[in-house]
Amino acid sequence: MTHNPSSLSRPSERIIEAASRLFFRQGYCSTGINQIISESGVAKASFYTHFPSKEALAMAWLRQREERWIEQLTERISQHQLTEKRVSAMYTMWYDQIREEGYRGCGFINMAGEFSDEKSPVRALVRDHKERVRQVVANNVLNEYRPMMEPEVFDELVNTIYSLFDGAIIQAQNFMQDWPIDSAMKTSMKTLSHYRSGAVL
Amino acid sequence: MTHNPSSLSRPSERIIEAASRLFFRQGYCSTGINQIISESGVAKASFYTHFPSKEALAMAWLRQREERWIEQLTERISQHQLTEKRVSAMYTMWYDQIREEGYRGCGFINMAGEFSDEKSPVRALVRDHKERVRQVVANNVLNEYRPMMEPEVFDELVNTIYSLFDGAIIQAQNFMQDWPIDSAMKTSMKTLSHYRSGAVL
DNA sequence: TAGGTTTTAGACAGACCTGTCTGTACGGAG
DNA sequence: CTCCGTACAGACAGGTCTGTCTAAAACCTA
Repeated sequence: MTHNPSSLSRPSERIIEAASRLFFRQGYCSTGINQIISESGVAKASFYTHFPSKEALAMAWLRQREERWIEQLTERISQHQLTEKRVSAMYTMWYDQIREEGYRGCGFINMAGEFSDEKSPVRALVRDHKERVRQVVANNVLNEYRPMMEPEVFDELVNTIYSLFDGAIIQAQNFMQDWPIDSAMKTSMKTLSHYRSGAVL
Repeated sequence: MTHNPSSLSRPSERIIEAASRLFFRQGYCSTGINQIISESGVAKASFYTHFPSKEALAMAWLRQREERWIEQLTERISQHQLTEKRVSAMYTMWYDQIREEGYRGCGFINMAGEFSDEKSPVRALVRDHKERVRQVVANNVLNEYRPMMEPEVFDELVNTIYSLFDGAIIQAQNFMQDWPIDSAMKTSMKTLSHYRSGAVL
């Protein structure tokens, strides 16, 4: 072993690790293959034996991020029984992500923004991810509310809570401040109690 | 006059017109100078006499878009007296933009996503634009509510309505559907009546 | 130790990028 | 008509990009 800057043994892991950092921080277009192989300490030929193209690497990274992200979200949610606490746990995830990765917003949305063709597999993956988050809101967060209201009203509530949650991170990214997340959480709580009290529509 | 595909006389106008279309549809990185000059029917030398760089063109476009956008928003709002109608008018603007330009989301946010350096003038312009939208919400849309509540409560309401409005377009872009806008508008209305009834916090 | 697989470094091709430069054509003002 | 500012076409430079290729070195297993 001649050179191992990131202390990860397998090249493919080092590549994804570097791609994760660079794609997230700099964006897809602004990050070159040469920078990725340089920072992961991998030869260019090795890169192309593991990944057929730059876009394939992006897909691999997004798939890994999706898996870990959903896993972490559901894990955080499952630690609480009260619906309000579960909603709160979702927002804590945004806070923690900001503390960890800075105000870089949602890696999926940022990525989708660089692929203007809506038929691109990257766009499809991002859509699937967001749909899955919405499903988590419906099935893992608000499930307790489901029998309390008509299905269409429940769907409306799910869409609202999901939109508030997901819109918050983009605002925080733009302003580089926390207040959009605070604001979204407060509105989520109010919306929740509003629906619970039966004063819907 | 040898060639005038866009029927606009002055070259700088044709350039900005082409840039507007291409930057908005394809993104900044994916749009080359050569495509812009080709589609605007302008010589490369002419381009560089009017704009010192590609980024300067992007700035010029964003400034124009900002001006027209705020102008249109305030104009639409001013046509109504009731606060609820004014909020509704904001969302009508999103609907109309989607009908006109497709599900391409917010041109400012998309642009900001391609400039990872938060000190970039493009990022500053986008932040200023969003702050200005928030000011419009405070001064032109919700102004009637201001004397009804404490200043910090009013600010909270402004942030909520603004975040709902601005988050909706990103969701609509991702899903290529209208429902996030419907959802945000409904939540805005409920939030409004909630605050109005005095049942805040 | 032997053999086959993986990784290494880096040159290279071909395309594309921004921005500069040369030279020509046109059109209005004096 | 002459002059001058503006726009034209397009070659060109210098750099960057992705992806391919060569050939040697390292590694693992038998």
